[in-house]
Formats: sequence, structure tokens, C-alpha cells
Amino acid sequence: MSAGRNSPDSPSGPVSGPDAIPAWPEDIEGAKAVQLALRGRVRISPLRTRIEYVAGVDAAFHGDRVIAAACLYEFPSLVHVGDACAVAGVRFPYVPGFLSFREGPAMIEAINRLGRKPDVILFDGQGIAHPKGFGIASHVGVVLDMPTVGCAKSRLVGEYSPPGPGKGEFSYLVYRGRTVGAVLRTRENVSPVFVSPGNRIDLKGAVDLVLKCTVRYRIPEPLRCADHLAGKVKRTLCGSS
DNA sequence: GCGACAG
DNA sequence: ATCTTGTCGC
Repeated sequence: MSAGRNSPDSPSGPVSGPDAIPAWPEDIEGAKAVQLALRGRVRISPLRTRIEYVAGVDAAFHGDRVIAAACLYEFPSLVHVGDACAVAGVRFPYVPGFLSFREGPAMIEAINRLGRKPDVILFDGQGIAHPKGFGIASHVGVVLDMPTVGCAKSRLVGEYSPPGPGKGEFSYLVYRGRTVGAVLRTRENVSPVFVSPGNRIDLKGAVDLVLKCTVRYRIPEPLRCADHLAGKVKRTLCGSS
């Protein structure tokens, strides 16, 4: 039985040659090589298509396993229309700057299991606001060749001044002289989130999307849903292992 | 060498 | 991320 076309271990496209996407590495050195080889494929440009479906993905851990969850929403109505999960063995430790190598494979599997392909995907982490301009949203976005957005709860790199207190107010996140993201207030008087484009979208579009997906809480709905689903599946696994 | 450091 | 009850506040 061969692996599916978009399974985490066999990305779409050629497996060798100039467009080859490296297999997932098992150590930091290999991961650095992958980031170096793929960072140039990140495209920061306005979203081309109209958004009809948005997905949010997140992960939970249980012992040596990763539980990835993906939640699909109709946009801009934010009607929840589907879920998908994937459980895999942890192959990489958590090292700041290399989060995608730990959670990425399972997330890609979950995304591929959604009943419909979303127009853009939200991630709990950074997009290009990363030491190598290749955070988890950018990495998965390049592997799947899809529009992605990073929406982290805290900062990894960059400097910024506190945004205004009102919902929708933001300040720019600057790293090495480059504007790589926005520090956005999604609710009044709550700590801001760090938004950065992942792939095939620009900062303006990323901020706009996060705001439109945030109704009542600090975290956008698709991400909250994925967080809850991953936790629910985790509890299920606990009761049977 | 020291401090910072997504989840 | 994860270990974890009650509690203060809108």
C-alpha cells in the first residue's frame, strides 16, 4: 500500500530534483537544512481567491504521541462545517524555531482528512515572524502549497510597541528591519496575539482574516475549536491506553 | 559567555 | 505543550 499523495511523508510534487520537498528530518541539523532549502518558496502576496472556507489547526500531546486537530468553518458566516484528526508518534523535540518539525506532520495529515479543502488555514504559531522566516504556518503552507496564517499567543522574534487597547488596534512586529507581522488586539483589554502571514497571503489579509474569525474570545474561532478538539481526542486516548 | 526562546 | 481546584471578575 503506497502512501497517499499528500501524506506527511510524501509531499505532493517530485521527490527528487530542484522542486523536491525534503522528507521530514529527525534531528536539528537536518531540520536546519530543510528550512534553508524551503524558505525561498514562501510567497507573501495578496490572497487571490475569495475565502469560502477557513480551517484552524492545533495539536495536543500525550506521552509520545501528537494529536492534531483541524476544524473547518464556512466564511465569513463562521458556521462550523467539519472536523478531522490525526494521531502520530512524536519524532521531534520541542526546540524554539523548529516547532513545525514536531507538530507539522500530524497537522498535514489532519488537514488532508478534512472533507473539503479550505481556502486558507490558521495556525497556532508563527508564519514568517521567525528566525529563518519559516515558522510552522509558512512551512506547512509551502508543503501543501496553500494560503496559511500564523496566529501565536506569544512572540518568538521581533520588536514592537504595545498596540492600542481597542479591538482591531495593532502595531507592527519588526525583525531585522523587516515588518514580519502585527501585534493585534482581538478583544478589548486582553493581551494581543501575534499575527504573521504564512504563505500565499499578505500581512493585511492575515490581520483581516484573524479579526473576522474572532467573535467573542481572544483566539479566533477555528483555532479555539481545534484546541478543544485535540484536547477531547487526547482525553479519549487517555481512557483507553 | 549571557540572555531569549512559537507550542 | 503539560501537571491542576478553586476563585475573582465581567
